[in-house]
Formats: sequence, C-alpha cells, structure tokens
Amino acid sequence: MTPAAKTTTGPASGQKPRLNQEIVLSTALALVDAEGLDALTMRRLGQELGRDPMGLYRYAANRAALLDGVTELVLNELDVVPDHPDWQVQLRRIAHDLRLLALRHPNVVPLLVTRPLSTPLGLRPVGTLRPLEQILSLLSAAGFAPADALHVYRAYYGFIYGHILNELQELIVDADEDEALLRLGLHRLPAKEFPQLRALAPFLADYDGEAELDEGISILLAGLSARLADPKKTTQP
Amino acid sequence: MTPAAKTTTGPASGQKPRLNQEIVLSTALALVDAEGLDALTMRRLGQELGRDPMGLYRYAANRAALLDGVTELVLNELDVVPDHPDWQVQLRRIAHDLRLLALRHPNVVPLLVTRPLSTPLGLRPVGTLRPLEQILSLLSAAGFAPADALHVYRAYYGFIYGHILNELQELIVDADEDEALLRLGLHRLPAKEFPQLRALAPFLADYDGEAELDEGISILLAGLSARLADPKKTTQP
DNA sequence: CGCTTAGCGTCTACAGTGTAGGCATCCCTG
DNA sequence: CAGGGATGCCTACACTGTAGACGCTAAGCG
Repeated sequence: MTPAAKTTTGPASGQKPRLNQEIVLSTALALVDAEGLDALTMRRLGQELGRDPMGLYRYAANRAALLDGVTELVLNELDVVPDHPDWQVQLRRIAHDLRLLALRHPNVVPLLVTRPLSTPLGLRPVGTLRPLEQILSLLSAAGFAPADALHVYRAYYGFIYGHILNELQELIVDADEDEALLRLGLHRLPAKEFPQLRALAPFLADYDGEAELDEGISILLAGLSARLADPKKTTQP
Repeated sequence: MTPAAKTTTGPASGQKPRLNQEIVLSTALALVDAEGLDALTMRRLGQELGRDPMGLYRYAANRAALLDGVTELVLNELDVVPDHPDWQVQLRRIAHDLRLLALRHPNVVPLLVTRPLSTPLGLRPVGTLRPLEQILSLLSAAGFAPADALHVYRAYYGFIYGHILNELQELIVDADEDEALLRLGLHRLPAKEFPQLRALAPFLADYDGEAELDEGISILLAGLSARLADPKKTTQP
C-alpha cells in the first residue's frame, strides 16, 4: 500500500517512506478502530507514523479536518453499485452494507452521525456526499421526482442511522457485560420504577440486528411505496 | 428555581448561594445551549458560577459524568404521560415532543446519540432510562408481549433519532447559509459527479421537519401494526 | 556543474484542558 | 458551645492542539 515513494531517502532501512495524505488518514483510522476516538491525538498519531506530530499539519489543517478525513475514508468503503433494477432491493442491500460498515468501525460511528451536524452541507468533504448523490440518482433512475426522491432518502437514511445507533448501544451491553452482569446492572434500578426494563433482561441478550434492520426496512419500503402511490398522502388515518 | 438555599451565607450581597447539583447541571446546560459543547469546560463553568472549577468535582465526578448529567437533565424535560388510550396516538405525540426537545437543545443532540454508545445500559443515569421504561409500559398496557414491545420500541426510537439527526443537519444549512449561499456551496461540487444533489438545491431550502416526521411515524406505525397482526412475521421470504 | 528555491521534517514554546492533593473555612449537628 | 464533616479555594502536573522558526533535502534552472 505504500510503494508511491520514489525517494531514495532510505539507504539504511527505508523506515521513512515519504508521507502522504492517504497514509496519514488510514493509520488514523486504524488507530481509532483499535483504541477509540480519544486515542487519536496528534502526538500519538505522529508516534504511530514515526514522525514528528507537527508534520501532520501538512496533510490535515486541523484535528477537525483529520476527523473529517477519517469519516470520509470510512464512507468510501461503501460502494453503491446500481446492479439491480428494483430500487427497493437496492436500498435494502445498501442498508445492510451500511450496517456492516458501522459494525466494522464502531468507534467511527459517533463521527458519522456527529460531524455533519457541525458542517454545512455544501462544505462537507465530497466523499461524505457521494452516497447521498448515488442514492438520489438511483431513486431518480427508478422514476422518482426530485422532491419525492429526497423524501424517500430522508426517511430511509434516517431509519438506518437510527437503527445503527440502537444496535451499537446494545452491542456494548453484550461486550462489557455477560447476561448475568447485565441483569445485575439492571438490578441497580429501583424495582418499582423500572419493572418493564428489568423484565426485559432476558430478551435484551439475544438481539439479531440484521433481522431487525431488515424487518424495519421492509416496513419502511412498504409504507413508502404505498404512500407514494396514493396522492392522498396527508397524515390523517 | 434556586430557592433551596437556606444558607445565611451572604450578609453582603448573597452572591454565593450554596451550590447544588441541580444548579451546576442547569447552568452547564445553559452554557451548552448558548455556546456549544466545546464551551463546557470545567474552568468556564466555574467562572459562570463564580466558583472555583475544582469545586465542581463535588457534584460531578468527571467531565464525562457532567455530560451525562446534562443529557439526563434534557431528557427529563420529556414527560411521557399516558393520557390517551391509543398507543399509536401516544407514540406519535411523544415523537413530536422529542423532536421539539431536540430543536430546543440542538447542541445537546450529539450527547443524546453518543453518550449511550460509551455506557452500558445498566450503568446509565436513571433519567436516561426513564423514557425507555415509560414507553415500554405504555406498549405493555396496550397489550404487547415484552419481546414485541421491545421490537416496536427499537424501530420507533431508532426512527425518531434518525429523523432528528437528519433535520438538525439541514437546520445548520439554513442557519449558516441562505439559499443563494447554499447553492453556492453546492456549486463547489463537480457538476458531473453530483448532478442530483445540485438539482435539489431549491428543494433543500423548504423542509418541513414536523410534517416529515409525522409522515414517517405514520408509515412506521402502519407497518408495525400490520406486521404484528400477522403472525407470519419472520424475515424469511 | 553550481546555484537557487520551494517544500518538508523537526524542534521549541505557549495557551488551555482535566484532574489529584492539600489546606482553610464554613455550617450544621450534638 | 464545641466538634466534625462537608465544602470552597489554591497550587501543581501531565497532556492537548497549534503557531512559528530553523535546517535539511530534493528538484528545477541557468
């Protein structure tokens, strides 16, 4: 992955291949994946690269820019290839891909959902906007008018992000506590105030995120196509 | 809101009413609301209270605990009163309440969606778990079996959080850029690569978050009740 | 070939952060 | 009124992001 160096720098050991934005970002991502967001400090990343921390500022103006770069890198792992004529099938597949992406990089998820909140749409890194563009074009190809495509996209993407947040929350439960400890954690809660939650302890343990997402997507798609077919689309029942 | 002080401390001016966890947390929330999450530093909060920063550690063990306290405080603004027999009506109302809550405290939303990711369920502040418990009991009262209630809750809450994230993203667009600037921001994007997005510029401007949420909830509720009515509910085809 | 020039890597330095530990002081309780 | 536990304030430390200046290295030009 690092053969770009035509520098004759390293006669001794070649320890220092010329740096490069991609290298910086990908080791940053690796660091976040391995040790969490807090571990990604300039000094630590510099140490990871065997380089002075200050040098990193040539490839990322800020720490914030670095975080943006990491999210962009992660989102690039998602490829939206329009290989199926049915838009619903496509959306379903993309949803599962996104879920797997999030599970592969759980520590990056806070960035994925948080960074867009601090950056106006027009100024986001292009890699961040590409999925949006691709899904819109997919819907457009399926015959949706622009405004409807936007509606579908919003409902769809919102649902996925919500699901991912849900699932990751429960994942931490499973990782840190086994079932007994979980129940113990819940036992801490006052019994009169949280009867439902405590009764749910056994059910919380077995959580099939994939199935749950798929079911949710089914509901959503069914509802969407029904609502888009009927022009009487007000919210009244 | 601060009459709890029966201290005779202030013969001069009463500048220093005895501190109190609620006071600390609510001024912390005010600070976050006014100037964003980064402004919430121990020193700054101390200065805001006219007190030494170190003293705050009596009321919040960590900065993290302080953040947890703030999210708890915000979530306490949500009251789930079961004042209607139909669970769907209830859920719809709560969804709108939650949306308004997020709009009232947009800077806290990153905490709402992020903090649960770092804290196992059993160890979260009870105020954070109360809405969960109340919604579960609401569903239980509506006749749902525990496992089904959990399913409904997950789909429902996930959808709301997703919508809130969506809407807040677009809100920033509206706040920082007017329509012309927005189009300008989008103009930065390569025309061949982002045709859909650029064509959507006019539609992005008028976004009715309330209507969009309501519609989404309708879809979701319809799908949920349909799927729960049919016992052939597995995801297998 | 020698010189310039622009980039790159490294060092030092500074303001600001969370937080541990140690006093002094207050107020409430007995 | 005396005690005592909680509270308020201060100093200090390790660590963060980042600005600015210094030398080296490698490439372009006469």
